[in-house]
Amino acid sequence: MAEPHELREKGLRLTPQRELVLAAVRDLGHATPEEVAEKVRLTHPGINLSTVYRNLETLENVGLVQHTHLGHGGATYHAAEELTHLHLVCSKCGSVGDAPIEAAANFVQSLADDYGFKTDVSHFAIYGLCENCQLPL
Amino acid sequence: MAEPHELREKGLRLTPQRELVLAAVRDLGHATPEEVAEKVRLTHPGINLSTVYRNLETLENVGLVQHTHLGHGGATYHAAEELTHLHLVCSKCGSVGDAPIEAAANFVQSLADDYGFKTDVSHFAIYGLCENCQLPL
DNA sequence: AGACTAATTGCGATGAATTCGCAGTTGCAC
DNA sequence: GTGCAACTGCGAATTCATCGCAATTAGTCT
Ligand SMILES: [Mn+2]
Ligand SMILES: [Mn+2]
Ligand SMILES: [Zn+2]
Ligand SMILES: [Zn+2]
Repeated sequence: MAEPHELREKGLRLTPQRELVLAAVRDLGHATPEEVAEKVRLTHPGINLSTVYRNLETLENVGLVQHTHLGHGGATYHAAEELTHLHLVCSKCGSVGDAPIEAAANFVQSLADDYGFKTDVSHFAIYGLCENCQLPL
Repeated sequence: MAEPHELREKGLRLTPQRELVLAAVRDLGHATPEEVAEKVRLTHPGINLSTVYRNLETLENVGLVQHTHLGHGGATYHAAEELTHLHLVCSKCGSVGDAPIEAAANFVQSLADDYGFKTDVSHFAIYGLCENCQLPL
């Protein structure tokens, strides 16, 4: 009675590529599909970029990973269990700071109360200037 | 002593294309570069898409327009003077609602106090579910 | 274990969005 | 009016993501 693998539990086939993509997302914290592919290639050099894209989508469909938008370009991926923070992205230096999601609790609540809008604060980054970049030069 | 045109005041050359791009952004409210080009072509059919891109960038550099990210894809442009609202984007139906920027004032203040982060709440949309899409089906 | 079937993969082609290089044109300072 | 740098049109190039398809493979059922 071996425990079923977490991917099997979600109804997904267990392929080395899929496991490696999930492991890479978990290891990397935030990662673009390119970065995930690079990481996976350390142990599985032949993996194709489209396989990475397809697995990220599949893993997102079953709730194991999620994407966010940290910058002007493409998405970055997180392990779902780790997506419990806000991203504070600096428009000048590009740094990505974290803040607990509770920092937005009142804001989220007031959007719900006043506009009936149920906010997902993690999907887009919070954009602005980090502390360093506000300093006079 | 004619008043200098607003574009000249910013140190920009006054070309028909540039004026039309700015006018289109102002007329359209939110617009993608494609949409701006379409609008401009109503009166200036020959305008090239790369000219639109270049002018949007130039106009943004002098502060007359600004871009925001409303969805997973590319940017949309606003006249700068009009960018005084939040965008509430529904992940399900795609609707874009507005909310006054003051709705985020407390949130912005607390990010400044607690993290030294100076937030630009309009650059990314606020993502979530609109009132309609929360209704049970 | 062996066979079957549908899901998954690799790969190259394709598509969409944006940027670039350059030759020709044009705004504007003189 | 002249001259020059800024700007434009145009086609090519980039970048990022998706697609089609034939070959492979995971999981199921004898
Ligand atoms: Mn942006
Ligand atoms: Mn998204
Ligand atoms: Zn910074
Ligand atoms: Zn909706």
